[in-house]
Amino acid sequence: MSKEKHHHGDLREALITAGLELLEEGGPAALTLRKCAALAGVSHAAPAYHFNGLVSLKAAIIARGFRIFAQTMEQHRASAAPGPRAKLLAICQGYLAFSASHAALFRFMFQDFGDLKQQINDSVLNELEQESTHAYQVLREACAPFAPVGGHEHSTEVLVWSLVHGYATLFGGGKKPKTPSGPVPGFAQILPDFPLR
Amino acid sequence: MSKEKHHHGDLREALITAGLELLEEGGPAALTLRKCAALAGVSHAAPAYHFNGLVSLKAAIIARGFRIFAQTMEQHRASAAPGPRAKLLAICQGYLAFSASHAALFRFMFQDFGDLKQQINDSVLNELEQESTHAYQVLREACAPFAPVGGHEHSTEVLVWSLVHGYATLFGGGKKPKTPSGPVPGFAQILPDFPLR
DNA sequence: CCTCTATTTTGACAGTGTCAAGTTAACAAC
DNA sequence: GTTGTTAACTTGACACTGTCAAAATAGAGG
Repeated sequence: MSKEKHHHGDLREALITAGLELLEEGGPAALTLRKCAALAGVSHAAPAYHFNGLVSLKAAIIARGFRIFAQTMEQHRASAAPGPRAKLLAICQGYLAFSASHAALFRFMFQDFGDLKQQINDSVLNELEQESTHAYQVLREACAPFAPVGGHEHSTEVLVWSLVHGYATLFGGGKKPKTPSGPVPGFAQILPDFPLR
Repeated sequence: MSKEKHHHGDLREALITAGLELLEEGGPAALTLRKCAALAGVSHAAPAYHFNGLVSLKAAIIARGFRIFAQTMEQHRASAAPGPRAKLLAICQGYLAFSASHAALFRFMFQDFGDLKQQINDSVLNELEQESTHAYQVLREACAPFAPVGGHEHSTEVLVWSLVHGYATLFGGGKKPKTPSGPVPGFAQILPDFPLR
């Protein structure tokens, strides 16, 4: 009742959906205000009312990405075997599954995350912070049962997050930036054996 | 004698330098063919003769980036204490130093690496492959003294590379995408203790 | 029916990459 | 020295982009 009434119905949502579609099909270069508007069936300047600019739309798309991201990890965790190690591995598999199935979105999210946060002043920033924090919490609580590495408090999650993110960026999604002159081992083989707390 | 003669002298080199400058100052959005041309003192269409398009110039800039990248790691290795572990740590510190001192270039390199390789057909692709492979070899030979993790042949370098790349992307350069609700431990504290081969 | 406000359209502007055609400069041959 | 010849660059145009201001439209409330 708040926004879904006038001409289009729910333009803001349609623009985000259109943006996700364009991103996956044509890469970051295809993510265009005018193309999003055309795909949603409105004129080229219509997005300006709902988003204060292109960066704002991008931020909203990234926020949506973090939501799907967290959901993917949670789904993998739900169908994991019992035990903290199995759950942590499942979270990481969800991490990698998202980076593979939404390759363009994944790269887009972490590429422009830092730059975008300083350019938006909208309520979109709140949404972005909320969704990304939630995604981080999912990974964080999977690391909680394990003892910190090297005595530092957050070292386990920093290690796991760095490891899985680097692996996803470099080797995920079938793209091999630089071939290690051989096949890449699976992630489960390089995840260190942590001592249980 | 091969290229440095006509009007400008060495326009190709000047364009790459201009691109690196624009990238560090104004981010990826400021890296523009016309701005590069203006900074080099030529007209807006001059780059089209040396590079077959924008993607080609970008690829050349990335290739240059990998050169600086490898040099940075080698410098850190040169001033490291003896012993394989100290050398590996020094390589990683070089990795992180480059990602911090050339933040925009670092992100740009790994963001568009995969996309660009499929869009260029020039000899620029050879240069890109050569420089990036060399950078990888530097890291690879630092991992060589250590036994593989989990029995897979390349698992040590994949682990180290993923770990340091993820750490650099997420926590490097003073940007904290999602604060782990506390200070981030140094990289040396999360690097696993590998057994020597 | 009238009014009022939220939403969208139209039109314009500067900036972008890219192409085609014209122009200039350097070198080789005579 | 004059004349080609070709590489290196300029000029001009085109379609496309984001953004802004002003106009138009729709839907609700009176």
